[in-house]
Amino acid sequence: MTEARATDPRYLQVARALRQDIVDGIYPVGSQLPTEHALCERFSVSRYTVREALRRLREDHLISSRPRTGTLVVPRTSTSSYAQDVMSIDDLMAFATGARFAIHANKMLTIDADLADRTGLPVGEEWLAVGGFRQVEGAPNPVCFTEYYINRAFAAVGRLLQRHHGPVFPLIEDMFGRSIVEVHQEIAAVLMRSDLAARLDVDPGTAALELRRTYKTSDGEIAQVTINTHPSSRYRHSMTLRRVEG
Amino acid sequence: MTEARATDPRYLQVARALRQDIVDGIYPVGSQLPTEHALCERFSVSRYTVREALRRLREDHLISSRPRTGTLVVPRTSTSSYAQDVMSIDDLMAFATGARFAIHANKMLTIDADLADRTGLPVGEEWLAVGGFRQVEGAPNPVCFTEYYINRAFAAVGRLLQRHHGPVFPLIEDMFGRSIVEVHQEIAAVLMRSDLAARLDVDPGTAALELRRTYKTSDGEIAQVTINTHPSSRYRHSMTLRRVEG
DNA sequence: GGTAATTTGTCCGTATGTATA
DNA sequence: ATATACATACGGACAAATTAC
Repeated sequence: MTEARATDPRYLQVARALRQDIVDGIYPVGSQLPTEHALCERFSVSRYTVREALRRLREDHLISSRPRTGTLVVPRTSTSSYAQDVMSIDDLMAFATGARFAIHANKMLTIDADLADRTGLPVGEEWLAVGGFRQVEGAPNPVCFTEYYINRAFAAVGRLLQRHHGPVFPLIEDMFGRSIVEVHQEIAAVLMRSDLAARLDVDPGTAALELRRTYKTSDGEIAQVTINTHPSSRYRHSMTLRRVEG
Repeated sequence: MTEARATDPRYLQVARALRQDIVDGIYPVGSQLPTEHALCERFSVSRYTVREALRRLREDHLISSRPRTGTLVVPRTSTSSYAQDVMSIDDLMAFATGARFAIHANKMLTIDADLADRTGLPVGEEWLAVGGFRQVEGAPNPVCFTEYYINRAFAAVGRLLQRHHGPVFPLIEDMFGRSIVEVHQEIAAVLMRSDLAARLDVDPGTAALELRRTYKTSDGEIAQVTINTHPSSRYRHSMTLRRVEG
């Protein structure tokens, strides 16, 4: 049960009791809740306490109060309007902060079948490819291997990457004035490639997390594709979704 | 404009004035706001009115109050102004739709050190554990192994799981009237456990994607933890983030 | 290191406003 | 017109715990 801890403030105890009554159908959806005055008497508390309790239930969208008409038990919102969730971009770039990027390769190349499969880009197109290991200050080994594939229209940012910290797409936005409006992310579990295993100092055949992000401009054009390969021992992808008003 | 309509309630006028002072730097980020008592005197209103005003500013994450230490002006989270990203809950539950859940185990258990590590729950607590394989119509093999760990306060939903399709947390919301307001998700790459490998019909030692989701109520209480283990060959985690106005 | 002042959180009783049924 | 019921508002009080002395 939802224990009613005696130590909890009164308004929480009242909120709990009313919540229970609502889910038990004592106050069915669509019905009026008793007036605040009546609830004061029932729980032997002041109007302040009742109103704090009702405020909690309102925040949970269990009830809806309107002046002079009373307080209504409302149906739970349907799944469609159910939830919009926000993820902070911090999560998206968390791994990048404070990490140094040691460039390993930086050249134009043509997408072949293998790369097309890994990046989702069309075979035959020319893209700027930049690869390197991401190093955290003080740590002995790189945290991940990163590949950037940058649309040739924005290839000029390639020269800036050496001195740049953090995510690359703001560079594109600054240099070309094109906004990145959509990021598509795919995460897969793979086995560590043997050539990377050595450089990352893990055993080949261990698990690795492969993150692929595709950055699209408002035109729907793909500006950049990034692939990060993390040894599973050093990385968990983490994010928090919070429900916002709908 | 933020016109101070004389008809507005006093607490809104106070909130507006304080908001203006904060953006004007009169109360810089990191500084203490005057005490509630001081604000009562400044605006010649009661403490009730000041507290209602501060409540509005808190809801906007402009300030943060802590008992006995006062009220602090907090920095606007870079994330909220920078980019907020929307992910539909469809993505979150996409995997579940159309899949049948074959329950394999359903019992109360005590969290031991190993489970604590895997779930993030405290050692020693009792949780309802439900495990099973998720099966898609027509496919020969299960798509993943799913473990639910459900707060004993909500363990009553366990009986409904047999006949239930789709995500579990709406059940909790309906039965107990508690909203899930936050979902934390962690994704890691692991090697397939041998006992699961047989049931999922993949080789042991292949890569697997482990998704852990923690569902929190508005009280900050953890209602449920879900762990999904997907063979890498059958699953990529995919989502799209769209930038919205800050 | 104990003590007093401070500050938010909680709670009460009371009163007025306001628009509806 | 009147009673109703939520919204707003005041003043007073104690609790708990951090902070300063």
